[in-house]
Amino acid sequence: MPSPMVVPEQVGDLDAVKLEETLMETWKEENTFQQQVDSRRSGKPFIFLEGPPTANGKPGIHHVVARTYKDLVCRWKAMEGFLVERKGGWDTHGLPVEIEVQKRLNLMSNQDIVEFGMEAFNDECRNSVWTYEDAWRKMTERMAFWVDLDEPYITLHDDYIESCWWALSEMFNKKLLFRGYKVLPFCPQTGTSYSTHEVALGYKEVEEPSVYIKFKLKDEDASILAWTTTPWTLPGNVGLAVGPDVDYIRVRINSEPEGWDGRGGASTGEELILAKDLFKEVIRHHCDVISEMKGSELLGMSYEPLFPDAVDKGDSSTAWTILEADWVTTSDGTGVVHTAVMYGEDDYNLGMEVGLPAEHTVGMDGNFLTGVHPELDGRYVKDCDEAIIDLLAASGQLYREKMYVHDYPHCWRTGHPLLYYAMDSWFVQMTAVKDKLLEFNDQIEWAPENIGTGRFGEWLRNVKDWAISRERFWGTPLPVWICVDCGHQHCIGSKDELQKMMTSDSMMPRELHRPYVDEVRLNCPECGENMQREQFVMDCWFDSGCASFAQWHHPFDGGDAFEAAFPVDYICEGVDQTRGWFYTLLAVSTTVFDQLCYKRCLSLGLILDKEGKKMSKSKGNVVDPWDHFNREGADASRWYMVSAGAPWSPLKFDPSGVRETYARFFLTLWNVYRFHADYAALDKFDPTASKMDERSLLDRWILSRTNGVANQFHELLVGWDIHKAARLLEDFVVDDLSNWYVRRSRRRLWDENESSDKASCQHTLHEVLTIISRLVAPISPFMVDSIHRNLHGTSVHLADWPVNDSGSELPPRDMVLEARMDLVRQLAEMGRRIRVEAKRRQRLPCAEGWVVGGPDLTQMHDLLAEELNVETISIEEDLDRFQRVELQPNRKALGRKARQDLPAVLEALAALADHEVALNDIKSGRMTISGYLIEEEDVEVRRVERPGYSAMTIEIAENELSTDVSLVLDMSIDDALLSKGLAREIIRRIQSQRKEMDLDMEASIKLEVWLGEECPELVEYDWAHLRNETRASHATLHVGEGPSDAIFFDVDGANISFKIN
RNA sequence: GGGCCCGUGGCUUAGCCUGGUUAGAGCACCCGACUGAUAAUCGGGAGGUCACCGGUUCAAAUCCGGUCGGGCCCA
Repeated sequence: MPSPMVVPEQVGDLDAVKLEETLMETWKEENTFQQQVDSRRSGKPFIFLEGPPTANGKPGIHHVVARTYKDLVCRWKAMEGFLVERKGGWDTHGLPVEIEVQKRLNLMSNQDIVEFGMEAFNDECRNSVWTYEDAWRKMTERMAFWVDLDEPYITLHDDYIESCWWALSEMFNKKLLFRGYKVLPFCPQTGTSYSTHEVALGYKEVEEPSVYIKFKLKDEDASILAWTTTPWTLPGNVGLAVGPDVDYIRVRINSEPEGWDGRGGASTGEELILAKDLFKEVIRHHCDVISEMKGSELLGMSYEPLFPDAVDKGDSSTAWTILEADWVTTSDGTGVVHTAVMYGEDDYNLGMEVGLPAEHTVGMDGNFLTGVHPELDGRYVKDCDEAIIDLLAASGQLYREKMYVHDYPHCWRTGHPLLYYAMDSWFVQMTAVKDKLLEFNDQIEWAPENIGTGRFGEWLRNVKDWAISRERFWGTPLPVWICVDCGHQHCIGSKDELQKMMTSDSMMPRELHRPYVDEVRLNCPECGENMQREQFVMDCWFDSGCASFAQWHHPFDGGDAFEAAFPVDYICEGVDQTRGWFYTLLAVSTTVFDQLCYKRCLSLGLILDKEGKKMSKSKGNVVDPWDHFNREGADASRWYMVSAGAPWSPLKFDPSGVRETYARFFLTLWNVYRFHADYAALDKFDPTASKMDERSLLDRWILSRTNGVANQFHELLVGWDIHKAARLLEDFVVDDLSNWYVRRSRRRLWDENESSDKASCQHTLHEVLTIISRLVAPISPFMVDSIHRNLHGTSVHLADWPVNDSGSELPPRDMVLEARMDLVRQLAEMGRRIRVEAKRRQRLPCAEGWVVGGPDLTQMHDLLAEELNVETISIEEDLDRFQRVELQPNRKALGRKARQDLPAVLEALAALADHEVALNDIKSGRMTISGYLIEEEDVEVRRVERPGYSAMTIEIAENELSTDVSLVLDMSIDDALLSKGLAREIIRRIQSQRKEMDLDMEASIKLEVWLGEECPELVEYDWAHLRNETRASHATLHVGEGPSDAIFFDVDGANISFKIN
């Protein structure tokens, strides 16, 4: 790790917010982001594609989460040496933008917009898109998402639109684009169709007439019964759908019913067909069942049209026949579904499948078309329910009418019921490339995997043709022109082409938006007549689906930028984008390039509030990211979000979790750093000059652990287990580095003289902090940059990733040492527990301790002795001096052997009187229980301390075998120990007094101590130690009671007092 | 209605793929210790029908089926 000589500066208390804000300035001045990109120019590219947000909404915490995952992968890859360019993007078209403007300007209908002026309206839309751009910029900068917002791609730019046009023309040329119908909820009053989101706004419970209609079969003396809640669709009826496996019955009316409500009825002898399960609910007459049949037996039968003049049969062979549909159920109705092709989605799909005539009986104004029926022509459909029922009753085709209560969607603006209506629409024939989509999907690395196989794969297996046109104003105009004379269709793929084909009296549009583009006419290449544009805009998902190439203005501009950046390596968005952006990217790349679009996709879970509820403005549970940016900082916010759970799990955002992350991880790391930096500054530590002989065991241990953690961290990132990586590193910093290494090393740096040991500690901290800084940097980029700059003089974001194939960046690994240190730490914990159980004060030393069993820890005995306040630690080999043997059953082994007899065997084992003898029997193969030979592998041997000893035993794994290690402490007390303990008690009190007096760490004091009569003797050696520890330049020791202004306390009943000057 | 994900002490979670000691941790709480060691640390305590029901098995938090609840996407 070569670096110029940099002497760290002293650092003060942590003020995370100030630190981050200062660094933001530094990054801006240095242009650190650009430096990071530029420094990797020679590297292999790693392509990231930013999913463009819409700036007409305020950024929320969920955007911060998504941007954190985008950012951390990019930063990590850049540190690994890849060239990672990050172009920002803005999504600027679409219905939400229009609705926002419509609400503001109170424009209720498409007609209102036209009257307001399309040009003015689109200007409003264009402006509204940037309402929150500044908020987005500020958030992006504050959270340290490094992305180029100065040259972003913007979907409303002509260049971007031109690329979209090109893509669509490619599809057109491949004959993948066609005009058809799409059934949508439609409001005739406003002239608008609605998205599901808008439909959800307007559900109302209504009571409406529903009718059972008799459809007279042509070749049978019987009628088939169907049911509908929308009588106005009946003139459009062209088919009846039955379930092929549903049971139907044919019944004959044999007598009148007892009572009858409303119109309709049937005469004796009439025969009716309907689903068997619904017979009782529907039929009011007394009947004889004539026969039963499956739906499949009814298929193909013809029936008389209800309104013979309403629809022209054309060349359809299936009109007015019985058809098969697997979605027919017997949950309500008659098990026979009336099918009006233009007024229901299922109806339309079925109609296209079997070739029913697709003809409207209703106009866009919601009124019946002329020629449907003299009584209905020109009337608003919802006003015709009564008239239609009367007509059917009069012709004997009505069986029953019944009022029906249900939730039905209404226009959220006008309150009128929406009509499901087949709208003119342009489609991309995705069904033609389904196999390709599935093939490419298999090549994408999904995180989590189940998105690819599950949600996304499922969607692709059921792929439908993509309706890409919208009858709207603000969007990429559909570049399809149709000849007014011969009907020839042409799709424009560039501005040049537009210019070449336009009529001499047309002007090049000032921008590629409505209304300018609408005015352009083309010369028809077939007949020479004028061509007119189809007045649609495109689905805004088409825009963003083109992002991978349109961001470079491919194929018109950008040179090799596109070729080098396709397919992209990494995209990352919320799971709600599965059928959105994830799909449209693949849909476009498959149809245009016959390639996949992205190689890796991280699909993020939803952000919920801490109760697991969705965050929404109305619930008031939305978390404002700035609350945390301004309190715990962006580092802690980012780290919390990443470590709280797997990226793809829903994140319950708990504000106190951010606090906890700050206190536990960042504050700890800061204090470790401060500990190093302060002494390094004091000692003018030079990391380039080695003044140490050999690293201590403790140093080699933490370096080895650092190596292990770094490698593991890296592997976890590779496997997308980012949360596990973060937790690993956090635990390492808190437990290993701070609570063990630094705690055990404090005294080493207190030494004011130059020493090899001190140098070794400083070099070690320098190295470990460097590696940690670099590992943390992608996830939380601020504090570690401050650390890295102070240690090296350079930004951590320009540094190399510490883990690489050669492993050269990392200190050596020593597994044996790690295992032993781990054991020592366990022994230290055991020792503290032993003391608590034996009620022995921590400050009263023990004369001796023994380690029994396990590996040779001689080198660490001093460390352990200091930790446990024990005079000497030694090895004892005679286990039996402290312990006895106890056998525990190995259920896994015994279960395999004894199976159902296991309980009996366990009972017998538990009842063994002498485990020592039993163990010997087992070893020599002489132990049989219930006929099963008990072998060594069937039991686990435990060593339990004999009563009367203060000892504990743990089991450790060594060389794949388990062995027991015990710690035993000598609990006896003598004068020497009492003196030492007393000294420690006094030192502790004086130190805390010094702290209270806010004395400088180096300040000397004058000290007077009075020991009461009952006090144990304080020997000179311990007194000297006391003076030294408390920095007492002058000290006097008295026997007796101290003056009233001294500080008094007592130890085991002895009075002690002291005074500091 | 279909698809996918989730359900473990008050909260956040590990473990589940590959069944086997007393379900492990952190926060919060209580008791104690320790501290020139930071908003720290250590020991102990209390707190769990592992959503529910059934199945497989000698043995289920773990595997299978179902139910309920939550969430998302699509109808």
